[in-house]
Amino acid sequence: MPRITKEDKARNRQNILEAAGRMFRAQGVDAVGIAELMKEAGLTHGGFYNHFASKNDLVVEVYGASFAASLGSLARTIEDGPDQGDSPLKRVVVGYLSTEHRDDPDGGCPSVSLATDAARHSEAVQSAYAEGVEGYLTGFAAQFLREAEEEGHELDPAEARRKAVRLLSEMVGALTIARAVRHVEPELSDEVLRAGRGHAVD
Amino acid sequence: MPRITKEDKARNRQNILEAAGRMFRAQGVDAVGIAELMKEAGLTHGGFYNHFASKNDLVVEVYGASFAASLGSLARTIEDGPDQGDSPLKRVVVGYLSTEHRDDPDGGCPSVSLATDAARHSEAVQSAYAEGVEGYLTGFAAQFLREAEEEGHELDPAEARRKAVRLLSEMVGALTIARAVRHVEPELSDEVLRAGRGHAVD
DNA sequence: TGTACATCAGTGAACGCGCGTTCACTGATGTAC
DNA sequence: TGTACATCAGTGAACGCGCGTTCACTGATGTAC
Repeated sequence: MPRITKEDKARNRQNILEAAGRMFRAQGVDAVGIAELMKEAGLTHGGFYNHFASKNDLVVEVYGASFAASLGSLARTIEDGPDQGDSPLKRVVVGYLSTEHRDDPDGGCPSVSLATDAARHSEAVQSAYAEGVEGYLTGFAAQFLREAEEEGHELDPAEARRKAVRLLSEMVGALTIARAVRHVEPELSDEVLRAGRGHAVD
Repeated sequence: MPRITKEDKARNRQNILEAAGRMFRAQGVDAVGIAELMKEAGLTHGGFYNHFASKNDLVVEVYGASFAASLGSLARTIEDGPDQGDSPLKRVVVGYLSTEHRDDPDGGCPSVSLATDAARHSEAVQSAYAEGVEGYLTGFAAQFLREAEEEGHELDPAEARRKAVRLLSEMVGALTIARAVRHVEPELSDEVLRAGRGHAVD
């Protein structure tokens, strides 16, 4: 049957990336094998090296893509708040710390599911992670300034940045804990999410 | 040379547990092999099964022990604040979000290093994790109430509990992010810790 | 446009490797008399 | 207390297994004329 069209090759590559994104977030980088991954992408495992030089290369690319997607969805949530009474940031936090997001790790924020993996993998992986974090912080801080201005408050940019860091920390921590205890202590898990959502009011 | 004294056997078992605690936190559960672990404990790898039925059994026991140790050190930090001006909780946060703690994952809090592992491992492992989290929350909430009383504030127990949850979330999130970006963005890593320490003032 | 040939994505078996676990063996300890 | 024997912690080779990676092979696509 081979060889394949250029377009087909590009589509196959894309399929591998998307399968990897989902599986890495759900099960962790180390728990996902090349064979399993390629099967999910509809290919046989030998062909992997026609697309990536190594598993580590794939991981780096997946981190970048995951954060890009996540930041994009963040930007959308902030922008298109039609006529709800809630502030955009409030909506971001409530969505992030929802039970739906907790229960769907393969669709979720890479900060949480990939953090421990990042700390233990190559520097290229960590750079992709750091870039994503920086993107979140920039977005949050800008939004804090915007909302302060709308309400007529004074807000020091350095203070907005600090608030952004603390908001992201609390979101990441709450989701991390909520996911870790979900199956054995569902009430504790819900409680952690609920308390975190309170930050939106702060 | 075998067989060995009962006391020697107990000491060997203890050595395995301690080596596992250090190595799991530093490298992650999956990255540590039985052979490597037993070597660290000064034994050959075949003997592992004289002490534990499986690697999973060891993991469960290590989680319990790690949290017990961590909670003990928390209690000590809260109690023996001799004559510093800082409140006990403030000292806990500052110590937790110090660069020393960030840079020494094998001596540190299991909430962070073991969270992702817990979410992906057996229910017994998750239970040990949940129990540890509950211990932290109880300790924090009690201390919030104590400090409020000392200062003559009114503090609803439910509100103290919420504050405890949010404090733990922020601590865990900040340390997670700080560790993930430490090697590639040291300044960002420091910034995250610094902002988190601000919580102590709140 | 049509033909001839090189390219290269996909296949699936095979590689070496390290994993968790099992096993036959050893010999000092613990126990029964 | 002394002797005889069963126990069992430690040893290190071996097990099957799945991993990341390599490889010879296939044959339709892409390219050169």
